[in-house]
Amino acid sequence: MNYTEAKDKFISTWGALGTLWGINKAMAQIHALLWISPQPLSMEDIMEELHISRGNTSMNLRQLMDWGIVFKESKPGERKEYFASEKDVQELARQVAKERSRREIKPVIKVLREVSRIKGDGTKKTEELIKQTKALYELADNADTMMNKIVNQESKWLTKTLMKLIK
Amino acid sequence: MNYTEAKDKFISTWGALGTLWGINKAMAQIHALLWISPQPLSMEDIMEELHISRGNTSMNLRQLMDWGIVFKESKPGERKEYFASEKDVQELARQVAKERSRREIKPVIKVLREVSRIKGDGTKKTEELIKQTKALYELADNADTMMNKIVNQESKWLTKTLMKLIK
DNA sequence: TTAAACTTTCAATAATTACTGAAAGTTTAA
DNA sequence: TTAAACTTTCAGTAATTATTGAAAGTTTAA
Repeated sequence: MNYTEAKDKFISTWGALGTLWGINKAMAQIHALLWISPQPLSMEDIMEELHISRGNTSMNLRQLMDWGIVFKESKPGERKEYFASEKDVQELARQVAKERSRREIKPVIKVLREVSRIKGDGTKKTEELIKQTKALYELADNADTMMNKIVNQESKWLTKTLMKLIK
Repeated sequence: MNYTEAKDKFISTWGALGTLWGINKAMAQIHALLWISPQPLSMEDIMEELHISRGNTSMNLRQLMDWGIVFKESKPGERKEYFASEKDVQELARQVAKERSRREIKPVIKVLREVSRIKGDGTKKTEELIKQTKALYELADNADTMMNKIVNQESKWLTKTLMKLIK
């Protein structure tokens, strides 16, 4: 496998994974391209490499910036803007986890808490609703907390938690 | 919030979360409905409750069964088939993690390994491709392994790993 | 066997989501 | 200022994905 084959394989695989996880293909592919690019790229560069339109490129770059994993850079003396990816894999993971938690998981946890706290009325179906949504609430809340802690590299927390587990 | 409101809120929230994570709405909603149902439901029951067609119901129930989180049940003396959800939240998480890992993560890890192992040719762009995909490979591989271990409740592994971390 | 009761399949269609390209907007050098 | 160089927006269109419903398939009781 030569450079071009490897690059294309990486970009298309990353795009496909994105699609499977609810991220649009162009957005994932732009991210992949910037992730492996040694230098920042202009909009033209991206459009040309991925064969996508100016509008599409602009919209998805904005989203990537909203996610905090792509940054605008200006080269001195040039009018054009360049775009660069966050390059540190830990920071990438941290940022993605943080945003998915904030936008998608936390709101669901809130609903699960509300729903699981309705008053029981003695019927079986209400009991079951409460029991099952409560279980989901506890799982989601724990997983969310743990993920955020791990990804925030709060090693003190991790160590403390582990100590408790072992004792 | 009464029972019906809570039920509807849970089902629609679960459906919306599914959509965000690349799972179709009907599939997520059928799962939600069975998750809180005290007894197995027939196809008719599901169609009626969620206002979806027979074909849609049948196809999505099959997918849920493929994921290993919904099961067919037959009541003695009845021709009709009934469907029930896995009810244990740990087992649900275990199963979903296992399937997403197998179907989606493992194949991507394989590609990342291949791509990150191409021969360097001394150019900057090839070095960057190798470095960045290798970093992603290591992150994904570690995360996948850890998730599977945690979710498989391999507490021995967890304890050992934690001991190492603390020392 | 057969026919009623039920489930699955799949071609057609609807709904959703993504993408384009040109017009409008913005920035900056002169 | 203004006009060139660039980016953003968004209405229209394309592509993808989900859904329907009826025909085909399956199962079982008699």
